[in-house]
Amino acid sequence: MFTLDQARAFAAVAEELHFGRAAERLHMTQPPLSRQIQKLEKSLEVQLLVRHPRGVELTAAGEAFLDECRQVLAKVDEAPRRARLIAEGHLGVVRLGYTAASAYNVLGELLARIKAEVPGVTVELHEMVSARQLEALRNGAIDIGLARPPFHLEAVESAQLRTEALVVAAPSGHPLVKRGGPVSAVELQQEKLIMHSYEQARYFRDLVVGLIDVREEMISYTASQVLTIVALVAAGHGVALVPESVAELGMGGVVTLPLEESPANLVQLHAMWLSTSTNPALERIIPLLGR
Amino acid sequence: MFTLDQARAFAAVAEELHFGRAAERLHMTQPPLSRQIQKLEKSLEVQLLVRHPRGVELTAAGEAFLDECRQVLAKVDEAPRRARLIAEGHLGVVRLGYTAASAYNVLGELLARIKAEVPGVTVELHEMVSARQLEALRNGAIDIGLARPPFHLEAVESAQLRTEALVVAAPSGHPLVKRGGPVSAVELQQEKLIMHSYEQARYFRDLVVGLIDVREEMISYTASQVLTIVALVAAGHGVALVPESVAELGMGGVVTLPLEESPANLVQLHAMWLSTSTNPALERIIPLLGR
DNA sequence: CTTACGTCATGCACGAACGGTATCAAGCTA
DNA sequence: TAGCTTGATACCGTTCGTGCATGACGTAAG
Repeated sequence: MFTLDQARAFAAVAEELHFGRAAERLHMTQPPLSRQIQKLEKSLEVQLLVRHPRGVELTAAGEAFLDECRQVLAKVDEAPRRARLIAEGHLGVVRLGYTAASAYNVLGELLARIKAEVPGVTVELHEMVSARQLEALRNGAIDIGLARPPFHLEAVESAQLRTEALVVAAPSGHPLVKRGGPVSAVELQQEKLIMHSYEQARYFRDLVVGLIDVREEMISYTASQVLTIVALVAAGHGVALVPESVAELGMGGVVTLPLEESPANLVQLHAMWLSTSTNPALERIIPLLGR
Repeated sequence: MFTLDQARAFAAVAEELHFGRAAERLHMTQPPLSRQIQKLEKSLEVQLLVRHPRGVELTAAGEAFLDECRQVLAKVDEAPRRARLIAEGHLGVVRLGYTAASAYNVLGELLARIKAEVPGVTVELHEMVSARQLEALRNGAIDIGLARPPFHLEAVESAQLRTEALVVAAPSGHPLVKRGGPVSAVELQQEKLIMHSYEQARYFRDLVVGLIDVREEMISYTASQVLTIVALVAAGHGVALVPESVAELGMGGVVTLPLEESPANLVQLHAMWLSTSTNPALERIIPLLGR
């Protein structure tokens, strides 16, 4: 086996083809350099260079070994730099969980900001509902999640990314659309309703139930994904209450109308992460969350 | 900058996640190991692992650095082995020059034998006429050549690979072919002759001139490549004198007939190389030339 | 709460290895 | 043949890595 110093010494000699000049380049004197090369050749049991009265010449093995040395030395030079970049969060991977529906409008902007501010950080995208994000956060499968409250977990920190109102989504030809203007909760009592699933979309369901009096016979279908719900509205199966950002999706055949009873900040989207995280890249991402 | 010992030490600790066991694996005691890791972290200015009361844990930078260490160590382990193989000629490149025509029948067999005996040696093929092979040998562009004598160069060693007779190549429908049997030099006086070029195929031209009396008006065309000459014969432009191994090429439309005046060992093919060569792979090839 | 154990860090002393200076041997050049 | 240039060798001082003994700290058991 050989040492990196020997590799550097050999590379210098092989490039200068002259012990004296190589020693100068290495900031040392010629005799110890000669000894290092001898020791290297002895440990390899291979003659790397032939000494001539006028400088030295590489053997075939020496040529190949020089190549290997350069590769190793290049790697050794870069490794500390890489390690530093990773430690400072300028380089690395952040695994991000997001909910299909609500993240559509903030995710793109967030990714663009990360790309611009810390281009060395790769974001791994993992689509999952809020509950599964908490689970993934807990067992270390993701570093950060874009989800909706509540977050019942130790050491979870979060930042509110966006608030919006719930609006009424109705098919283009619907009477409420023709009439136009805000809709009241009472008016919806007459409508067929596409409802959020109790298990998979608990957050939205609770919001809807808090705003209007949902009777069992009003519900035409139940779905968990906002996109599915909007598609069912477009197909004429009823109306639904969805975040107003759904309008930005530009789904054909669906129109959104304000709901009188919904506060503007009813639906919340948070970023959440573990304060105990040891991923330095995450530290770089968190400051980019606020606006 | 760090040392290979530090890299090995870190790899052991990172894999064992325990200083004591890592030290044992490294055949050393724990205190100096701890110090080496500290020194490593200090030189990198990066914390690679976090010490817990029950063993240690890798940081993100530590994970990445472990990966780099493994790559470097693997390369460092293999480099000496490679160097040894190259020095012994079991691994390497031999640049081989060959003449297009005459090498066709020995080249394949030679390459097969090399592949079988020293599979680590790659043969680079360079097609060139004998004169250019000598030149290439002299300036180090090839290591060995398959050529025809004479070799006017210092320090050239050679081995005869094959001898053969010159034969008459004639178009299938030619009267000599219909008659069959050996042809005499006198008979050829009546024929149109495809002749070897004076500059590019001096060896063959001299042989032909030594066997038959070539008059200027007999020559229909002049060419340097045996393949070209045979093609001209096939096209009915005349007859030619070519090595008998041309028959093995199986060119359509051409028949070869013995020439009475040609000794069986008239045409010689040699392998030639510099005795001053420093290519160990060449030393492995040379013993394979005989037979 | 205290004690015992296990973990990694530190202090100290020894020895191997590295680098520097002085010098040598060999080969080419004038 | 004398002088220069090349790499190799001899000797010595210093550095650095290693092992032993011990310390600091946190956890687990009594």
